[in-house]
Amino acid sequence: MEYIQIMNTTTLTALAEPNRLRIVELLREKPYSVGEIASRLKLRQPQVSKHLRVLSEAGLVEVRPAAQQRIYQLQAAPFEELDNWLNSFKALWESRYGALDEVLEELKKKRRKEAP
Amino acid sequence: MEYIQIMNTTTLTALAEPNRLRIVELLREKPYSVGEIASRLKLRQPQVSKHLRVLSEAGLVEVRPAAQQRIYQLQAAPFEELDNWLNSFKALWESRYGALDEVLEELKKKRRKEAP
DNA sequence: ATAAAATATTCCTTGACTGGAATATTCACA
DNA sequence: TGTGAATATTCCAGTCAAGGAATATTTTAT
Repeated sequence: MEYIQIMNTTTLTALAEPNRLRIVELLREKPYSVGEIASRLKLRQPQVSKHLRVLSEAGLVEVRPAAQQRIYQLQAAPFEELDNWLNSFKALWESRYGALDEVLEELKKKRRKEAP
Repeated sequence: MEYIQIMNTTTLTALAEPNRLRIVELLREKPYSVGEIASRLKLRQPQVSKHLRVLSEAGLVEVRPAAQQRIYQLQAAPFEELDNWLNSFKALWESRYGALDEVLEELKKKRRKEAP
């Protein structure tokens, strides 16, 4: 029985938007409030809130209130998942991954067999 | 001088589409032709070709002709990049990542100072 | 040369997402 | 209670990307 690592697209979709990616990369440094994110990335506050909502629903960040501010912080889980998923591709660059050659060999054999 | 790992969105965008992700996960096993991908994933051939074009332009796959077939194969580079990028998040789950507490401390100090 | 197989491309329509602008909400504090 | 600061939400318009269907292209083999 083989185990196949499967990834869900919500994490990837959340990260695929340029400004959202910038937010994530900023938060990697440390948690920030909405206003700080907006000013540092030169984005308008409403857009930042909207992006943070997407990130939040994807589980990539979490909020904590501090007075009337909201401090957003990265969450480990989705990144861990993504990392695990990537591990199932490690063979691509860590070993030789010569499967293509095998396929080509197979094709040659098949054609020799069908039309000798 | 600090080094900040920055990710580009093209790889993520390419992977964020569900059917494209399925194709990538299939190709992880071994290279396949367009028709094989289509039948295994129960997708129509034109859509598979279109998705493969996106993956190709993102550098995630590469083609090789074999008769009138086209064999698609994963390419390591983008996955390696993504993996490197993820490494800059490892602190999230490998150490304690207590930065939030520091921020909250700072806030308290600031407010004490402003309105004692 | 012609036909068939495999793949790529084009056109069209539709749904989703993003930014902008305005407005609503929440919270602390005078 | 009312005001200001910080954040969230809503509505709108424009854009982009995906699937469907039809067609074009390429390669092989007769």
